[in-house]
Amino acid sequence: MQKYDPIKIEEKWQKIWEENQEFKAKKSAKTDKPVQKMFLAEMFPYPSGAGLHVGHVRNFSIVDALTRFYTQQKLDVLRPFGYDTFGLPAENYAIKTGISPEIATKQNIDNFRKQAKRLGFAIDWSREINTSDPKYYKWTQWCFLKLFEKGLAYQKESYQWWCPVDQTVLANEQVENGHCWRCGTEVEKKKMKQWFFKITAYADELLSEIDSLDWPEKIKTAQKNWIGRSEGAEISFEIAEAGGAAGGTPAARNERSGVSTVGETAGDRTRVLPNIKVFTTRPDTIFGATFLVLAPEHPAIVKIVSDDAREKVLEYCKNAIKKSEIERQENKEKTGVFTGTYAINPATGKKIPIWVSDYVLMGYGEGAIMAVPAHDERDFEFANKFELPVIEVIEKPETDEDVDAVSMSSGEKIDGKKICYHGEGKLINSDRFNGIDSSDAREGIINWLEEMKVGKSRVTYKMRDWLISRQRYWGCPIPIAYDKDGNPHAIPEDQLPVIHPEVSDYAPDSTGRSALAKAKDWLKVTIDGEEMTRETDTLDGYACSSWYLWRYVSPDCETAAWDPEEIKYWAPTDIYCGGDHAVAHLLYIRFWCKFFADEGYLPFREPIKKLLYNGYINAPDGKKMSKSKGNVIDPLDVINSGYGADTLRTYELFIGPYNEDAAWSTKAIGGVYRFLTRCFNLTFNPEKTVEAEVNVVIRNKTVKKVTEDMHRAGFNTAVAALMEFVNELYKNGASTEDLTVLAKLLKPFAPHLASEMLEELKADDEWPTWDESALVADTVEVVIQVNGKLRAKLSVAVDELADTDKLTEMALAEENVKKYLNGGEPKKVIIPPKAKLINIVV
RNA sequence: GCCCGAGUGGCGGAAUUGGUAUACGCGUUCGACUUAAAAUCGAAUGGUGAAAACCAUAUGGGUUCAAGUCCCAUCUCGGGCACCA
Repeated sequence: MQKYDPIKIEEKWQKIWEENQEFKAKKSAKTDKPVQKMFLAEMFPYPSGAGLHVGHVRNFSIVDALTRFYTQQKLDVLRPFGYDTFGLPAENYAIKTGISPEIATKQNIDNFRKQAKRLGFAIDWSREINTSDPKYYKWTQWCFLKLFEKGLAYQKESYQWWCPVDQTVLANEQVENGHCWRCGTEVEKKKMKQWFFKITAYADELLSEIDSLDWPEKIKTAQKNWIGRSEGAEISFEIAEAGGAAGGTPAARNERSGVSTVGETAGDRTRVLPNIKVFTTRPDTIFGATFLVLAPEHPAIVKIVSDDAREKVLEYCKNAIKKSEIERQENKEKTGVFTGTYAINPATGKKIPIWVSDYVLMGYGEGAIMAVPAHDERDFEFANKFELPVIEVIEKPETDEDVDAVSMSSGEKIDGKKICYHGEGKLINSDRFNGIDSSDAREGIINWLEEMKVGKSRVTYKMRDWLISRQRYWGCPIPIAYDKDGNPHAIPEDQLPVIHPEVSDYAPDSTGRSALAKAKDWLKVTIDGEEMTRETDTLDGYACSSWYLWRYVSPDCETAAWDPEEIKYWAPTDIYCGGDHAVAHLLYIRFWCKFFADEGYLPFREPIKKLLYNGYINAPDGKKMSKSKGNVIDPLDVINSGYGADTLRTYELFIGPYNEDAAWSTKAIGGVYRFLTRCFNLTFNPEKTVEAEVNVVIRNKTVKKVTEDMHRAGFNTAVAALMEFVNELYKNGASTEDLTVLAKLLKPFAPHLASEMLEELKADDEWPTWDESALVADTVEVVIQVNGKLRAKLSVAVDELADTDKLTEMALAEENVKKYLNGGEPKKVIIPPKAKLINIVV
């Protein structure tokens, strides 16, 4: 009696795989049949000091199961591995300990590699990449320069999210509910000159191609929401009057009495004033626009504000800009201030006041809106508070009264009519457009505004350009230098990579610049004979991961970021698996793909064909695992406790559907260990052997089930099918053929044990096929229903299945059926094809 | 507020095309082996009921010979976006 010893078996096979370089990607030389390639990858990990956690194991095990499945099917498989190593944890550690991030990173990588090998993953270890290796980031810098050459990497001074603890600027995607995604500190706004990638140039294509992707629906929706496309119009409002003449507080107070006082003739204009452009999705409501609102950051404010109002307005703007996003959101009450200046509504020719309020955002549209309080709840609220006029221009259809009564903001009424209706309806108070349905009027009104040269149709996006500057040391240095006038110049390609200088203190300097600024010699650089100063910002880590999938095809290439021949063969990535970065990373990598496709470097426009988005593994109590809660399960502990890697991997795939969160169960993993022990015993301690024919049905059924499950990533049900097969073999006894099939099907999940079994059985690991005709037994069970309820079961020979008359006769002869028929005739007998079921209607 | 996703035994979950609801695993109970325990093996296990049967897939309706699955409404939970004009 041999005992299943996973630790010993796993050690043996890991050594063999290492020596044979078993998983090295090979391009097949076969010419007789078209060989399919398969490029699989997980989202590469950030190698933390804590080592692999069970979440990594789940993620890697999914990719590993598929890697082995396709390898066993003799496809050309590429499954590389890498490390995403730039980032704050390593830098903070360096600041605290003085140990350089390179050294700490190297130690962490060594540990991760060792642990990944202990799990027996089928990784091509000759293709390991590390984003903080100069051989890698040389090409990250090259990518930056390509974008810079085309004007898609540019500098802009603007208000940016700033984390006061991490001392760095953050991208929109890295601000979660007004807090830093890393340290949780409340973020601030700071005006700085920053580098951006112009991702908005691809907004349309990023949006329109989403539907064609084989990605989970929730990721696609998240990306669509993020891009946030809105169709509407840009409308230009002329300034009616400069402050002094008719502005001031008393005039503003007069305005509150309503429509009657607006529409005075404009006073003398003493200055040339800019027009105010607004964006609206509802140009059909323009006749109801009774005031304009500018964002506090709007550059025109200082030019148009009246002298009387100037002090108050600038004070308001200053405070609003300083306020954090949280403070702005917490204060739900609308605030604002009148500029003392008026604009002309181009549709009505009437004078309307211009206000400033922080409910208008500078980053979207034009940073200015035309307020239509009758049909927009926010404008309505604002108008109520400051007693501004409300003009209804859309008549709510009476037919959908009930629906809209509910969606009304407050049920308040003016003149007995409900106000602030934001749906569609017939236009009123809209001059020549009266009577037209609002949805039909949009185009006509835009055309009319266009004829008057005051408006045009326009599309806007919520998505902003991608802020990539980071004031940190441990990132990819931006390959830029400034001349004495402060103009940016690309570091010439032959001077790449721009490598980190050695410093002794990794903390940012007092001005908020990264520690790179402390390396005085390094800062000096000569380009074309001119003395310049290097950029001290580094790139957002997401830049490094926006092209790594392509580096995998030729990780050692010294002449290009990726070898054109290799990329043509292997890319795009066929299956990509991860459980994070739904928007940021997966949007950025698509953006770079489209850019490099446009530049002729990539022969495809979407980088990832199929995306698998796996769920988290939570602690047994259902809560997130975290060091502070002390509920972390360490995968290496699980392995070393005697279960081994095969049990751990199989368990994590069996725990539930791969794309849903799951809670760790210390008990349930024992069931998987029992299952593997039974597989071992069937092979090494057989009690009886039987002919291959005995289990022919279940064997073929299992091959079919597992194969189909692998194609749809149904790992949990595939393991369940294998368990059923093993249970059956325990009952019936197993043939060599049964065991060979079992071992082959088991290999994607428990590769060490499966290899051990196949060696014993003297078999290769080629994926088995099933015989469809063998799936059908001689007799099948037919279910008899009366009025849809199960009343009896019949055993019917397969060749009699098609004989509906005979089946009906047999069914009606059943005692229990007779009981329900009560001597009468059935109204109807239904025998659906293929269903093995008869339904008798009485 | 808007947009996704999901609600099935004591628990994790299965049911892929409308056709036997609860596969597989955990747990529990009983039995075998053992001086005993563990391990292992076998059996049972949605609820009520002696049985026949009835009731069960968040709730209420509907379509259908037949609904976990399709349609309408409601509730709850999870996720994304959120003063985006």
